[in-house]
Amino acid sequence: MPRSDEENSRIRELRRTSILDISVAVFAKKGLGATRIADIAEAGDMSQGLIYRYFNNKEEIYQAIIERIQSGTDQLAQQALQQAGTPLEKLRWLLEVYTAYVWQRPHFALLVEQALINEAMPEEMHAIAFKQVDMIVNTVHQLIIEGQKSHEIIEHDPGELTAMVLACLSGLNAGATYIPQMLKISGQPDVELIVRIIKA
Amino acid sequence: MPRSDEENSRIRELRRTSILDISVAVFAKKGLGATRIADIAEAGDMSQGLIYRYFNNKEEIYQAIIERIQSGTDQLAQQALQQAGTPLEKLRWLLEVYTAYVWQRPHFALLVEQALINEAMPEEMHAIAFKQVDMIVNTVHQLIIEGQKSHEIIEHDPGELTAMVLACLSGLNAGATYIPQMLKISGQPDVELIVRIIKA
Amino acid sequence: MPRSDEENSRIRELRRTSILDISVAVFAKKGLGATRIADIAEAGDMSQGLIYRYFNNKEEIYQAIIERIQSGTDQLAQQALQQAGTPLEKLRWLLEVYTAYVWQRPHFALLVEQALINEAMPEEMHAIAFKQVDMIVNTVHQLIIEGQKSHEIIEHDPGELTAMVLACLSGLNAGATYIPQMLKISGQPDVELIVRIIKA
Amino acid sequence: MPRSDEENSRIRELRRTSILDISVAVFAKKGLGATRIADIAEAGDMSQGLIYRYFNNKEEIYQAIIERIQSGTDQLAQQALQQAGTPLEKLRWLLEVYTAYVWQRPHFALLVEQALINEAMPEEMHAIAFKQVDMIVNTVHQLIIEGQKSHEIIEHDPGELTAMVLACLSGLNAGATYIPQMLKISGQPDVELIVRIIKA
DNA sequence: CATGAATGAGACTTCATTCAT
DNA sequence: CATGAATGAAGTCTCATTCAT
Repeated sequence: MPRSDEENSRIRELRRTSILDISVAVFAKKGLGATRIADIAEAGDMSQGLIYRYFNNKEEIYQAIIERIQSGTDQLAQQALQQAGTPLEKLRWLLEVYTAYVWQRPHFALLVEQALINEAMPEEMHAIAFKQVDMIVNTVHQLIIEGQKSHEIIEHDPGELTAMVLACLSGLNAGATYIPQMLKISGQPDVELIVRIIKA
Repeated sequence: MPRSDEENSRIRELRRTSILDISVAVFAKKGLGATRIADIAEAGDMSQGLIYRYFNNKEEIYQAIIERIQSGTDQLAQQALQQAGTPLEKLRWLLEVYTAYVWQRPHFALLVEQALINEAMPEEMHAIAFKQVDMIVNTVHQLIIEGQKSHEIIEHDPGELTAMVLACLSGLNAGATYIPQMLKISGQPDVELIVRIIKA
Repeated sequence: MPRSDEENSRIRELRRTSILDISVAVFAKKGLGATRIADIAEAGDMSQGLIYRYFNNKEEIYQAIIERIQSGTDQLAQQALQQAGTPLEKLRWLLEVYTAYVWQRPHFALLVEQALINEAMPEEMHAIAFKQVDMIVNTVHQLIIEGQKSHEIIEHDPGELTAMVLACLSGLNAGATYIPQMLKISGQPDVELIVRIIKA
Repeated sequence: MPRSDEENSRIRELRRTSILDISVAVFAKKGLGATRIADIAEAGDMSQGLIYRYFNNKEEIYQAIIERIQSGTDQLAQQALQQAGTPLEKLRWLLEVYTAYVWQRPHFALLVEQALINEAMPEEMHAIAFKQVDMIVNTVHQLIIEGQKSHEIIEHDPGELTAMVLACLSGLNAGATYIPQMLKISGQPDVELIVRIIKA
């Protein structure tokens, strides 16, 4: 007697998710190019062939991951704008939540960064990643401009302030992932330090 | 008529340097794994075979680049400590020079970061890159501690301050390289903004 | 309530036949090597696993088809010899019936031809197909010799005449299957034209 | 000192030709689908990788072969029309030359037939092969119509006569290649037998 | 009886590296 | 010193076949 259809689609869904979860870790360690399908299969203790029943190739796996991350980023940016409080308070909220998010899943942001950076990535992946980063950049940029109007944030080229704040975030992320022991820190960094860059 | 020995070794030196210069750009775009020897040969308009007369394999090229960068970093760190002035002034000098350096050769720091990050890198490369970053980290860390003693720098876990300052630098670098147009900035960022993080 | 045994074996027989029927079309299009079990399953709207409950592997399906065709060929050859009339009349009858048969099931002869031709075929299949073709060749050959004795058929190397007649049949078959529109014909070809080759 | 450019391109040309020559035999035996690159490499006593320096994939090799054959076919058809003599004499010339050609290189026509038949072939290949066969079909068709006007050729649907003549050729070819011993013939078949089909 | 998820062997393809010239 | 044809070891991907349900 065959498995029921629901049973089958549940199994497929679980397997698909599991492949993505496993791949996040592997891609983060090696990057898209240096990751072999064999690595993912081994990490997930499954056959290589199985992976191809769910994804047509490596790139497709990577893309599925990026897309899954994206929805989270979109929400985050939107919620920040909808927070109660002054622009600076909204920005602080964004930094806080984003830092916490990244600190717990350091791999995610790195995969997006790779998608952005790596020239070997298919164009479509670039586009998805770009859109994602752009959303955060624009949100921060907008909040900084508003904060300057309300004199919470220093007078300075808002583009440069945005770049600096985001550089901190991204740099922290990279550092936290790869060289925590080198960075002489323990625990999630204090967002208030970043705020010092821009606070009036 | 055979070339003279000096002539030959001069040619060899030029060629070697040229291979390294070309490789920096190629590695920065694709990373070690995704870069093919053919890519380098093509970028330098030379045969693949020629490259093997100067380096035994791909990794050796990468390593030569990292080592070449290293000497610059070492000097920089040393010079910072030898600057006249207060600890904060020394730190400011370091940030200034380092930012300028990176701004003009954005690829260099990225290659070091890759060497640090990428698990596919041979262990030796990790070590070299680690040593390099460690030197900067330690220098900044030391200056921050000294600055706290002289009350130029805020009371705060010095490890965390170090992490934050370096995160800015590394994040700026990545951003500057890959997404300058996205970052709404033009020209080298203002180091004074980073100093705001730590200034008492 | 379990199905009765007869019911079961009836279902099995139907299914087996259906798999063979479907496979004929698929094999004819792609050949043994390029046909995937998945293709057959899809064409028959059944699962891949099911096919393996009836046949142990791809080759076995192919072989079952060839064997099924064989019995028809055997009968045809025998009946031709037993027809009333002169040798040429017997031959004409054979050509007529064979052409009609092929015209209606163009795939059959092609599968036999493939079995004969394709080096990737297992030896056993070669043997079966060879035996089949050989029977037709010998029958035609024999009738031609007899026809020459009765002066209905021209004096000429009987082997060559046989080859020519059969070449017509096989060529017509291939053409009819694949390029009918190219061949500018409509309807079953006129056997009398083939007879012209040999008629005294 | 590097090889001279001419030397290199001579080597490349030789190698390319050699790969094509070898592939003809292998493809003819197994067909496109069942032929592995490894088969060709082995038959030519070269590495698999080398083949990919000359052709991007199996299909490209096949196509190169078909195209090489095409030029020969084109010429043949044209020359037939330009022969001196009556339409039937032209046709006889065509059959003669074509039979001789095929008899000496039996694989060629088979590869074209495969390209026409096999559904797994890329569309482009179909087109090339179709064009080739179409040229011969049209030439024969035209000569038959002219021959009917001059009463050298029997009154009968010219399409059907064309089909029959070409069926003979193609059938002979297939037979000659695969089952010569079965066909009880020795030496090239007598074209005059085919002519009997159509001669008034 | 029937299904489709899963496996594993083997084919295709790429590329670092060698070597004759 | 320099070239590019050639190799061979991986890696990517496909598909016949198995097996739990």
